[in-house]
Amino acid sequence: MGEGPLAKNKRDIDLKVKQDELESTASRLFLSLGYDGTSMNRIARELGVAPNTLYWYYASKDELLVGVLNRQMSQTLVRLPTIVDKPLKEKMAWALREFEQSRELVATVHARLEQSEVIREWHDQFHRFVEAAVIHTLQADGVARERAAMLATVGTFLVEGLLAHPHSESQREAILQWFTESALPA
Amino acid sequence: MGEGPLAKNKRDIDLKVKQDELESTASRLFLSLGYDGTSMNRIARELGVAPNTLYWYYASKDELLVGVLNRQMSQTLVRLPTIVDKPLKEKMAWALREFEQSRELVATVHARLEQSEVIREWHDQFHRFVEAAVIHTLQADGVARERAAMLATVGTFLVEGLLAHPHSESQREAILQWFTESALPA
DNA sequence: CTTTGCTCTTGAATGACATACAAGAAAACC
DNA sequence: GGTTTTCTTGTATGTCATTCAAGAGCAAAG
Repeated sequence: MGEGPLAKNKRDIDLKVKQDELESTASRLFLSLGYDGTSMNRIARELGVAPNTLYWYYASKDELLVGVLNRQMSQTLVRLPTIVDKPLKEKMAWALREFEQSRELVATVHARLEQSEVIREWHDQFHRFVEAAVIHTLQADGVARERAAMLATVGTFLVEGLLAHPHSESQREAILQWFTESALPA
Repeated sequence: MGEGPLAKNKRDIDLKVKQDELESTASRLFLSLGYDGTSMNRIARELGVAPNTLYWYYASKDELLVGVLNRQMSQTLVRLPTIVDKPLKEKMAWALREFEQSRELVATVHARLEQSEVIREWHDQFHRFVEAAVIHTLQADGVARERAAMLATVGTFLVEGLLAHPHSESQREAILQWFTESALPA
């Protein structure tokens, strides 16, 4: 009973390793050249494989993007514990710093929502996750659930807005300051 | 001195008429099929012309999009006077209703910011215009300039967030209510 | 009336792109 | 060692935005 499953596991591991390699390269290119600016051809060339090889691992470029997004998010999750007990304002500033490198991908995800089922699923799941986390935080600060849900949405929109639009450090500071003190009056 | 300029005017008028026809068709298709979902070929077919004819009027698909955006905006500007003296909350609700049809184009604009110079210029100009208008409104309500600028940015981000993400009527109501009463304490 | 020049349209091509298909190489399994 | 399964590739397809050079229509100039 050992061999069959064991061998299968080994294969699965190799698969994950290879996928990780692909996603690492794709991630680097997506972040530097943008999603549209990065062709499957280019990714394959960078990896030293034929372009259609990628399609054995991912059904489409969008699915590859989802892989890259999950990769980014899991890296962010590793750093999450460092700020769990900081105040709301610092949490938001941290989130902004985290996603700033992926700024372009955030816009890409929103633009592809209507055209790609997989992207839409990932996006919805991501938002559910983030909102749940923020709501939890706010409730811990004594905010009622209904209100916490609304404020979580607002906070998310503000972070997305700041990511999408260039702004000065003082602008960011002013917005976060105003939001957090309006949301959590002392 | 009459003939030369007169003839030239006539031509210019024809040009505008033709552009308006193009933009009307392009607008309809962009709104129903999305920017990426609408090929230049498709637009041309709908108009009964050869695809490359469009390139006599616009240097690129992005410039055609800019034409469509300006068209939409000028239609919105016509309706602007109907709400100038309404309270902030109603103004925001009106803006949401105005841009709701163009929801998909808003996402497209943001996604193409990095790739298209013309789109970026249009986007920046649009934001400058909107923010100036909102700041003016807030100042009229007695908000200090610095603070009005910050609130205008926040308001813009909220509208964009609501446009980009599906939500219920009560969610929208709650967010606008909270924002306006936090921004303008009675 | 004819020639010249301008505005507009088109046929045909180009190169990039995401992706499909079927055949082959390599490795795992029996 | 032969068979099946996993992975890779060569080759092709269809779509797309865009280009280019050649033309048609028409106004102005001679």
